[in-house]
Amino acid sequence: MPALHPTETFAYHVQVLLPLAIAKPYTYGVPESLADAIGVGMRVEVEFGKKRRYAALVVETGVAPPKDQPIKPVLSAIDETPIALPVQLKFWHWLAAYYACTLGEVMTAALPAHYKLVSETAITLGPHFEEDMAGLDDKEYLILEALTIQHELTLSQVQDILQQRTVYPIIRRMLDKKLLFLKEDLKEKYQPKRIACIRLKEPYVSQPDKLQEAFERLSRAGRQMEALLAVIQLSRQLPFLRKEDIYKAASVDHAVIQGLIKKEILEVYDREVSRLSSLEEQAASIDDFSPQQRQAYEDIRHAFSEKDVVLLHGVTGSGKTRLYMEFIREAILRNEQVLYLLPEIALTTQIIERLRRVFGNQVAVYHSRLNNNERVELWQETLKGKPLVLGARSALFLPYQRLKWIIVDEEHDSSFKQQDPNPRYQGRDAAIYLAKLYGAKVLLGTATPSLESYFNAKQGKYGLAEMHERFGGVQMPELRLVPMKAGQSQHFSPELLEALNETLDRGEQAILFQNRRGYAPAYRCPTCNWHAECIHCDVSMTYHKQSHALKCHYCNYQTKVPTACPACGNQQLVLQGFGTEKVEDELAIYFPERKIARMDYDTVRSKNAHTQIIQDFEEGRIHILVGTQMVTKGLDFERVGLVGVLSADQLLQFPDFRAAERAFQLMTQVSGRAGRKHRRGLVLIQALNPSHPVLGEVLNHDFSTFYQRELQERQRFEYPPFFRLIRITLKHVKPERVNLAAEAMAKLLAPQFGHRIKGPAVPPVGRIRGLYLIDFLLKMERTHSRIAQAKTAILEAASQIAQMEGLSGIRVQIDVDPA
DNA sequence: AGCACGCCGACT
DNA sequence: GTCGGCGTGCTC
Repeated sequence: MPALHPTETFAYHVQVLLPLAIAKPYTYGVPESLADAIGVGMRVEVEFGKKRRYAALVVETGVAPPKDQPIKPVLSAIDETPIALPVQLKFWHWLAAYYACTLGEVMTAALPAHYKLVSETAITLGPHFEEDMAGLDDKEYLILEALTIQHELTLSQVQDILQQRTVYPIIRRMLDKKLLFLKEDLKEKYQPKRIACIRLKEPYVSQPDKLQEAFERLSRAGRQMEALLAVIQLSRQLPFLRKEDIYKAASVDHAVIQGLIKKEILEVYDREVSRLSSLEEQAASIDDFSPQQRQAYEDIRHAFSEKDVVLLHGVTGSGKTRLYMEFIREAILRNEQVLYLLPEIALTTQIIERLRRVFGNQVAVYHSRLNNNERVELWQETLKGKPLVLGARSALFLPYQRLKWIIVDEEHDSSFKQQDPNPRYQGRDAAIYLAKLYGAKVLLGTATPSLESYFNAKQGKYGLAEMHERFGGVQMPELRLVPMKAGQSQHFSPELLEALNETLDRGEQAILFQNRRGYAPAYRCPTCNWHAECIHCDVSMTYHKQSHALKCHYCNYQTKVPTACPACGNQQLVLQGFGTEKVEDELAIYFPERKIARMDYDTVRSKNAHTQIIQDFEEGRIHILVGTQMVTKGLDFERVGLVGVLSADQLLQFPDFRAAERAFQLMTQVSGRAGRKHRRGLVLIQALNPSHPVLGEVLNHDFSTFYQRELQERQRFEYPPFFRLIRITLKHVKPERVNLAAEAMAKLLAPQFGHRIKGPAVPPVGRIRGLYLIDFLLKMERTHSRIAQAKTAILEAASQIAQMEGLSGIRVQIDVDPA
């Protein structure tokens, strides 16, 4: 008998997902010592490759080990209880299958970064470690001590310090106790906006009779007395008082309030979520619905008795949010969880405030700007049954216990579709599937339904409720088309300027919408036709005046602005077209005495800029707001008398089958910002080609004609909702290689798909970030089996191409239901 | 994703 | 002779 090395025997084997972009799950052996500590949905520490350690998620236990494979052991159990529920894992499987990506990619999108530990993960001291020094065990103490000397450690360094094999469980415990932070957390620390508010100081709150004494003390300070009176009075009406509220109400200034604070009658505090419960909206119930809302409410209820998904089509200002709140309120009373989905950008605004005022600390908000710690906290809270989660599409991944309702607000918004990394999922559609898993209902709400959703509703697949009038008898705005002449350099028509003047003179505000940021989208030489192009992408560089640079809007590459044409030396280079910066600039010439602000990607990049601009506009410190589509999303302003769409043509000319739909939606949405409470608003739409049918439909608020016409187009050209699309994009740094790969792909797919496959074709922007692109578009009849078959075929073709000589570096991107 | 391996060009 | 560039393949 030859001598053999002893091998470990395992109690059983588990399949785990690694936090990597790897196609398949891997099998590890569970040693006897860990047999009872491991279960599906928990993380385990494993070695993968030569040296690297990962926190891997167990997705299946008791699997058969692969033969002829040395199996590595699970090194430790990281979690004591599952961090992901079985229903979530089902959701992940569906996403991976439907959107043709790997489970690992889904997991990467789903789990907060905090849960994805790897050897190189760097840890630092948490903010509160000193306070907790007392209860530390030896190992914790060692780690913290090392960190006071070294500032940051990787997990493999921790391994050396503790001289033990497995450190992940300890690290996890310390992260939970906030003794440690992951290094990245500090980079992206999110400071929620806090506003200093004023309130009565104790004992005056609990013993109002003592106020008498306070007033006596103020007998010789008239202004302070007035201010105090205002505080008392206002605090009966408002949930919280900002300093400005008091300045205004009592016409006093800063010094007066300071005096009262010094006398310890008032105090300043940071406004907190939990204190925001307001009297007004909380008390509101179905009784104060308008007849239209009541009808819609009944329609929705009735529809839900038969359907799982209901589309609420209500014009802007019809009071959809109020309806949602009623459903949320009822759900919370029944102890059910509600997920309220919004496009990311709308999340930083007024809707949060509104829901918080009503539901107080029952609301949790899942932003893209939360840091990892906050994400984990929210994850835990959801697990514990947080009643209402407000979030963008990634909130679909939270571990709900009793999810019974999903509200998808602004259902039509294309940003529900994830564009770049896998999984490229449509948040609205994924919500509908997730709801199915939980036995939950989905309410889709919008003023401008997507063709798909409206089609589904008309077909009877979804329920439908409609509200055609604005709440409180407010009229729909008046829309007027302003024809523009081609070639005129003037961006503001005389009509628009006149309307602006009138609006501002009345003390109202205006919003101007131009869907292009920067100053000018092209910089060219009139003699030789040279124009500035990005070195990484096949696009023209946009001139930005603010930073005085040329920028690529695809890859962010920046260069200096050349003073002479690099091709012919001409020094008279010209800017072509106009973006929000130029609009802002020129407005300042016409309205020097007005305050003009710009809201686009460039001005809202810093943390609270977006909220700040909105607040300033709300409070009347801005008269004209110029912006990109950002100004169309989720904003409600009281005093907007005029909305101007500067260039409707630009929206309609997009080379995309959804261009008309998007144009209709954007213009209708931005129009909805005009004239809410006291008078009818005016919307001016400037267009070179005023005869475009979409413009007429927008003008007449005529969704149904738009819908019918657009539907016919979609049917004629085989687009959704009649056909389902899958886009395949091939990418490589070398154009020859993508071309070769495209030919190979065409050969593989053509026999199976015939006329259903369009391509290969170079997309409108043929190179992005240094990668050459080639597209295929698959148009499939909407049969499940055909679509599933198609995906398998594409994946198979992709893997064959990867095996071909020289083509292994080709990236194949599959986009199911592309936006 | 990382990392090792291997195969080719330009250097101490 | 070797260093190091990238293309390729593998990780239970």
